[in-house]
Amino acid sequence: MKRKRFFRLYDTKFEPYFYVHARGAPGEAREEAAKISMLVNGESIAPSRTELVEKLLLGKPVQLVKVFCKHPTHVRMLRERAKALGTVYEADLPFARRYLIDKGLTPFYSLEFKRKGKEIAELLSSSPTHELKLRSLAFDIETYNPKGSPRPEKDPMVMLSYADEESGVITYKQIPLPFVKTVAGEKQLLEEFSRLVKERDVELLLGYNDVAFDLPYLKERAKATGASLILGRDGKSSFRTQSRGLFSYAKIKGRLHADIYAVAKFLSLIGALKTKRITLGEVFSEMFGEEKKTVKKQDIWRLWDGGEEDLKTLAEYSLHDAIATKRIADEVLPLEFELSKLAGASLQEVCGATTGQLVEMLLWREAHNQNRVVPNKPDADEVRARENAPVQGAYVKLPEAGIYEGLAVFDFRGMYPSIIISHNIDMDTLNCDDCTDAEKHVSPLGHKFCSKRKGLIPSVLERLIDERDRLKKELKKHAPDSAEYKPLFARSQALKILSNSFYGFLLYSRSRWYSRPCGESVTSYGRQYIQDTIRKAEEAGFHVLYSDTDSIVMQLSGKTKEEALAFMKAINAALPGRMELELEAFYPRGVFVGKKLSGAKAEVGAKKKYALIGEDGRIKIRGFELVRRDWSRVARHTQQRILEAILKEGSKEKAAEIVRGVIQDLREGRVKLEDCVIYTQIRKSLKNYAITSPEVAAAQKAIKAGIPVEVGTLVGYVVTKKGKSISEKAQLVELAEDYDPNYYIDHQVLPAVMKIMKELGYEESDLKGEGKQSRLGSW
DNA sequence: TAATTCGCTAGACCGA
DNA sequence: TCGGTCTAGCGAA
Repeated sequence: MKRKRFFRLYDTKFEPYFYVHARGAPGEAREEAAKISMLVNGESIAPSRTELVEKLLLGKPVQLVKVFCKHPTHVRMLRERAKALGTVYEADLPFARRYLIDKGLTPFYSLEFKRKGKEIAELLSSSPTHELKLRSLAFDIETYNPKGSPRPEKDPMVMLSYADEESGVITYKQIPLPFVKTVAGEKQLLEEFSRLVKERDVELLLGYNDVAFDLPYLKERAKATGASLILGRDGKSSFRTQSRGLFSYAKIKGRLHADIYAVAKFLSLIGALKTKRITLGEVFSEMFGEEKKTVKKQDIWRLWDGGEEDLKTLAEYSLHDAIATKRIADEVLPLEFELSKLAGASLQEVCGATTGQLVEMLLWREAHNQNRVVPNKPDADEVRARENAPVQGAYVKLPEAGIYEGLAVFDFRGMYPSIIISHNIDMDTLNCDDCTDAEKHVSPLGHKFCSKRKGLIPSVLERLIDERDRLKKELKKHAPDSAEYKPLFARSQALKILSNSFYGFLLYSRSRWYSRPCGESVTSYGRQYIQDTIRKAEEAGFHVLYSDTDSIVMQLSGKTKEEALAFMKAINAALPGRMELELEAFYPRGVFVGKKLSGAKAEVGAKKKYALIGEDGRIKIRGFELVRRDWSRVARHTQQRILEAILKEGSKEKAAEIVRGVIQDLREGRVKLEDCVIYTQIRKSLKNYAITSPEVAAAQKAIKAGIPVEVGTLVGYVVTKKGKSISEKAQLVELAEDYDPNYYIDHQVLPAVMKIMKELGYEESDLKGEGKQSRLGSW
């Protein structure tokens, strides 16, 4: 039997609908609903039929009127009239997803069905596809912009590069390189691309920021040159963009599309990608440790106007952009395929969707399967009320500054998800009628959750976590570089991302499943578990140095590792449900530092700031300046070196020498300018800042010099010698001619380093080489 | 127009 | 010129 992967099918029997929870008697409301009608452009619009159905609303069965519509667009119109009868539900779900949910269909699953002509007669089964190999093509364009910013209606496109197994460049100048194909002109270039997409029968088109740039540019140029740009499999359409909040995605008929920039942005948001900027070059070198060929955007037109060597440079650069996009895509798309399967939404919807959106997509599907009504989105007043009522979060124990030896770190595995599952925390199980008060789970704040009937969120979370546990076992059977490993790992990652997002979703002000009692119950249970564990550790004779949310750092205090593990076992024996304390690792040595003092207060320890060295010599660093991008490299690097000297070698003298050396280098101008750059993001419009901070001042000067700074720009600035305040001295690195050594000594290196050196008995003057190097007690 | 709270730190700003 | 307060960004979990 021949299997077709693309098939146009119709299901004309499926009707769009929404629900009404009537204020009055459901039977009467049904009759009223049937009579709804409105006139739109001379056409009378009315429900096709109505039904009474029983669904669960907040966990309790209710009778709802199900209003069927003749056309998807009628849902939006008729729901407004239906509001007179009661509360309208599920009237804001995109029709395509409504269909997938109701039919139990999932993207990337294979499907068996019976058909009559082009009509679906019967859906038989659907199952996950294993090896999913799509014919993909990455592309990138170069444009001729002598005036700086691109003007798509005027500035032509000069090159288009593409990459899959083979890669190449299409252009309209002769360039003697084997991968370059030369056509007659820009019009022919566009048509050659259309032909390429068709000929290769591309199933998945890939770009980097192409939804915002390349695709619209192609369309504009097709219009300007009279070229026909055909990307769709129907042989006539190009593409459409669908806007979704701040983001947009592209739809190409019969082909999938993924904007890898959106994927990179998502990965950056959840912390899986740690580049300063989300440019193709930075993402590429972060992932593969190789540099990408680069050409400055403003130089492209000059290279195009230049000689043969310039053209070669441009073509190579262009080619490499397409190849880089393809390689990044190969790396990140397995995760997106899994997210698409889990959330039950198309690849283009899922690429770049936030965790909140993914959770909502998944819950909507599961709510349907459990016959629950999906709650509505909150209105603006409700959103504001929620934002103004934050809940108490996690407990963080104050550490005492010092250098310690013989440490053990334990943490609760997936603490918040485990709490939600173990205590059945859900808006539907809150104050239920299914069990007695004595049987209920009672949170430390007194909220009561059902112990008999599982809620929507706990049931979904449990399924995700069970599957992830199974996958983790499965993963151990395969080598990390084997073909089997990659998709399994991607699925495990997708499950982790989703399950860690549920707690946030409970307290997210625009969430359909927002519940303050649920959210604050989760954190209150969390505080209770961790504080109980700390108390029991102390009772068992360990000294707990520090704790944050779900983890504790304790000193063995003369006890053995085995005794520490026995303690863990005892804790676990008393924990309910899925709650579990795990050993993170043993650490021979660790540093906790003091907080910066304000005024003459006594020294206190700093939370969220420590460094531990593992038995394997690896250092775990949290919160220090060296992990922060808004500190200069000279400060970060110096801090790192002294931490290593202290933790690895236990040598305070070496640490002191390092600091003295760097200070000398700064004084004598041996530190490179690029090591003095401080990166800070401009997060709002410049005029909205109440305070002119250094990065804002640098941005203002940059704009005057003709360098654009938009919202979201990461400004790299240097504190120069010229000016009085720091803001006056701050200049964009591109505009900076020198740096102020005193600033980098007193405001960067020393503050970063002194927090640690103080624990070793050093004073600032000991390192600046001014004062006496005295009274250095031993430790 | 799409997850949370807790916490540290800087530099500007402001009043005495 | 000082010390306190405020704004803002980024990181931990």
